[in-house]
Amino acid sequence: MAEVKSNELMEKIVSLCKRRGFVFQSSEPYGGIQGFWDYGPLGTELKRNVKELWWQTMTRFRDDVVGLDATIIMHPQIWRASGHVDTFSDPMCDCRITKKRFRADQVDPQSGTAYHYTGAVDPSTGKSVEEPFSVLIPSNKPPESARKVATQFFVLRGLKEVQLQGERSESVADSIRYNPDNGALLTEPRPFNLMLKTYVGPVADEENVAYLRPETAQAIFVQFKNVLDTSRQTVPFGIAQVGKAFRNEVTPRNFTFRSREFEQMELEFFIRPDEAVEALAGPVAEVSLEGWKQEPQPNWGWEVWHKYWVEQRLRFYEGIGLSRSTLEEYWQKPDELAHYARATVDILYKFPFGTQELEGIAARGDFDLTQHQKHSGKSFEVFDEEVKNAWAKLEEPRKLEIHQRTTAVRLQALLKKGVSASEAPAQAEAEAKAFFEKLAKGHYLPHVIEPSAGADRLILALICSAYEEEQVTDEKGKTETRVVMRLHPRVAPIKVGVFPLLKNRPELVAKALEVRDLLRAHMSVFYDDAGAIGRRYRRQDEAGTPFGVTIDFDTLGEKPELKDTVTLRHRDSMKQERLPISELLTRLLAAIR
RNA sequence: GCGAGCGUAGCUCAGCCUGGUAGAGCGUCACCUUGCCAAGGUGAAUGUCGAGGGUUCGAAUCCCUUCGCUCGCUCCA
Repeated sequence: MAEVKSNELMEKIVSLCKRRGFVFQSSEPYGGIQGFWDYGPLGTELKRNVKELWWQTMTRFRDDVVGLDATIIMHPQIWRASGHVDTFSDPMCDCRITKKRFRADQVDPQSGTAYHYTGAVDPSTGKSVEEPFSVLIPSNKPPESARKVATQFFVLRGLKEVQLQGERSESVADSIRYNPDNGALLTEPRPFNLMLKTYVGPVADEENVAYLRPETAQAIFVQFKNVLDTSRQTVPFGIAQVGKAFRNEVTPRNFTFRSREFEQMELEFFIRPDEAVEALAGPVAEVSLEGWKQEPQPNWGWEVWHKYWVEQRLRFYEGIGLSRSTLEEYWQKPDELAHYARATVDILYKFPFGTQELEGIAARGDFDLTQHQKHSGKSFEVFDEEVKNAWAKLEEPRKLEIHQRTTAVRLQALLKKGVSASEAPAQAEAEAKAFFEKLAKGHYLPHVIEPSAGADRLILALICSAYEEEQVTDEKGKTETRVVMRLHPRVAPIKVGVFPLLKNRPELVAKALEVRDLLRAHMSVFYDDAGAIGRRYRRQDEAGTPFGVTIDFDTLGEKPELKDTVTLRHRDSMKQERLPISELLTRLLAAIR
């Protein structure tokens, strides 16, 4: 029941998006193209506002974050270094009978007796199927059970009666080629690469393969040194980027939620490794003290920084109209973490089709810079004079203590990675030694906290959250449904509608146009003189316009004391107030900031 | 990629079973009207019935293929 309702709600939202010009299907006259969406006039304004607010919040209002705008196509080696070429393609295979899909490398290994068939014929019609098929059954089971499964298979191939051909059996151990549920032979594994490929240069051969970026983050890592060298920033600092990314999703679904072309808003915030923080400021701050809700402090290690960014991001969402009650924080469990992450928090929104991810805030350690250093052969280390000096001043026992703790952590990591217990201690010690030799000179690879948000997902969340059907009763006692988009004034595509009360009175129209021109320079304004005033208000309700300004006869001076005043109508409450035109701009600007 | 369902005007949908050549409501546009919350009047536009092919004298309707949407499987940095 709840599901039906949420589907209906989603359909209404999709329908409104099209009707009012928020979102269109891409390439519509050609039948559309799966996983691609266009923004119409209102959607475009909404998206611009959201990206602009993100940019302001993340960069302009801070001293410690700068911007980058990198290309979508980059050197293909980058995607080897980042791990996308390998981990972004999963071999898949299907059960030939039930069509169930498996990750080819994650099928439970099966042992038993395999029965192979070369095909089957239908004795009643003489029809034959030449396709070979195999079934694996436990060795203690009779061949009949294998034949039963094989019969199913050939029935699906169009035979009514099945006479199996060329049966032969062999024993098989630990095979991942058979469906654990029914023993049926799986299809050959097929690779699924989730990166979109293209060719650079006129010749489309393997030498010239390039990829459309599946995330904007890697460009930031790759340009990290250039930004550091030119921006007069020092660690800790961040690089922000907004831009398109592309993923060849298996199943684009849920309207714009999972698209193949989408826009990301990403920050890579580079911090000192905990050892450097400790040398500089003493023991790293504890997360539990809630200091991360304040301004950044020198004694913050990666965990506090991580919490800090989670909090910052939640505040951002609240600031544009997504209340905390519609959001969820999900701390990924250790076994769910991606290969690069130390900790990841997902910020989820309760969409009508389910609670889904809006943003992931990952603590990536120094994984990415290490990878690019390795693959490019160039150094990504920073020189940090403060750390060098601080380390030099540290007492020997403290140095030793920090060193030992780091060695222990590295040892655990190595063991977890599968390095043998005999080799791991020496390797951990060697790694720690190399690290501290560099640290003593002020050299290290920064660690990274990555808040990575999906712009299109956020737009969708804002639209879903804003959509409301309200029962309104007029003075005559008639009840009707008002559809209103309660978009936060900050993000609303149109900030104010300007209406002459009547359009057949030239004086009203002239005055209204004057008001429009006054406001236009400062915000997006929509002028409308068509139909009854109530209809114009309601039309703007569906567009999410927070304010309406109406010019009437009092504006013109019918009642002298009201001359040059207008009606300001509020979308959410439908309340009206009277105020002088001279105060209008100040009032509206305050409300939309 | 597989399975199921769906695709008719801008939107919501009827017509399809039982082929005869397309409709409703809302919306849109113009003019009039309208003295503050969508339903007044007059007039107008709009559909290759998702696309292609087949059967037929004739296809929105029956058959095949294809594309898109929804759900499930699967996947999801």
